[in-house]
Amino acid sequence: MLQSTLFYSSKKEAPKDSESVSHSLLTRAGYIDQISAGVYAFLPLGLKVLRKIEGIIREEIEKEGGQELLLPALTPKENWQKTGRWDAFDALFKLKGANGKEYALGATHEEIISPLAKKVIFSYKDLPLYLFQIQDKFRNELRAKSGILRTREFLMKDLYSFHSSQEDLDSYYKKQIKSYNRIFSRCGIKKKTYLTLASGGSFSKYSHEFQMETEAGEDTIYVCGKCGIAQNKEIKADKCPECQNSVFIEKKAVEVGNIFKLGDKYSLPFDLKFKDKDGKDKTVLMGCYGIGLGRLMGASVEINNDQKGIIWPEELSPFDIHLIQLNKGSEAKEIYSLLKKKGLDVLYDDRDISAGQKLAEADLIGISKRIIVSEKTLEKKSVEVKERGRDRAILVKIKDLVK
RNA sequence: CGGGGUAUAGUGUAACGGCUAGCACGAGUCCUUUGGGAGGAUUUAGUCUCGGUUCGAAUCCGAGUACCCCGACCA
Repeated sequence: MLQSTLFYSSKKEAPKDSESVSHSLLTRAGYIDQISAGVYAFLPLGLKVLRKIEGIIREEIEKEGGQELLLPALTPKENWQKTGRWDAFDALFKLKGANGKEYALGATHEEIISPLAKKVIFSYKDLPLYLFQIQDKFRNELRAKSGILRTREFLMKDLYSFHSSQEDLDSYYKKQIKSYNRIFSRCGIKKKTYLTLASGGSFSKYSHEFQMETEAGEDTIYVCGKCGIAQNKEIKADKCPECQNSVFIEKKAVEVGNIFKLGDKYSLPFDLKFKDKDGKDKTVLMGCYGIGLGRLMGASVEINNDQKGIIWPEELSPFDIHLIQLNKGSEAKEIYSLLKKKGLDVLYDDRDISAGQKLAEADLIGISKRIIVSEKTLEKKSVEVKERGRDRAILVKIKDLVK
């Protein structure tokens, strides 16, 4: 990609109203643009990062047997009435279609996936089953805030699991905790993310949230000083439910993922049953597992940055390499072609502007690896290679670079 | 949804009720520059909307709209 044609414009100034670091940096570097309160456009750079996150999540979920599908955003009122959530779910966006038919924009998809699963699940042989999608969700939050950390429309991975027994649900649930840890590790936030006990487990006592420590977060968690498991303030148990320790560290955090054991909460209203080995009808048990992708992206920026800009973890970097030309010749262009032939995704700064501006923008954008071509490096038939997160740069011979 | 605040050019900002609404960045053209947001010349572009007060409104008043913050809410 030639940077001269990339759809973006970097800003020296942060948007007036930006409070969080991620909002400021992502806007300044041209990843996102606010359309209205809690509604954001993802520009080419931002979309590339979102796609990277999507790829990581898809890979980890499929590793544990998840099958991807795509459910509609437009969901009929009747389904929500069956669970009582047409009225109980305050944040539902409701709208009328032809002939006065009413819909909700999908805020979550238990009401859609459960009756769908009923069309396929008949026997214990059809279980377990793991279905997921990565799709836009709509929630009419009374108050959106902190850039892409809390929005009204957001890309979400929602996974639903279907089981024939409690043991099977428990075992898959544990596997998902590990999957989530791998996902957050690859997205560069594992070191600050805590497994957190939270309310809302309709079937089990607690649900689990994955809370990433940041001042930009809106949740308060108490991290157990002994076992490291956290609990959401909303629980406020005196003793750690895991290890009975009573010393906690209070932290502000943002919820980057959550998992629930739904049990029969949604299978009952939709009559989701299966025939067991002995031929008797039993209720399917469900779990659900969510991750907000945009929020995850914002969270990663929230902790992966410095004074100059974003420092993407390698797997989220919008491009593999930021190639920066500081000389007049055609060498950089040739190197660009060679890197592309090698299969690398390269952002090539071919613009005729000052070196300082190019370097400053490169730091702001935060691509994980930077290669500079200049008279200085060419004298040694080399280029300069530098990781965004490190101070040290090394000279690499051009012939070694492309072999 | 309760409370508070803000609205001036693409962005960030300045202007006592009174002169042609100023500055920086950006963008366009030309020249010079090119390893840390370059210099000169020149051009471009603005008072959220509607109404009111006033000789005169960016400024005061009212309504609307939008955005931000605090709280509540958040399967």
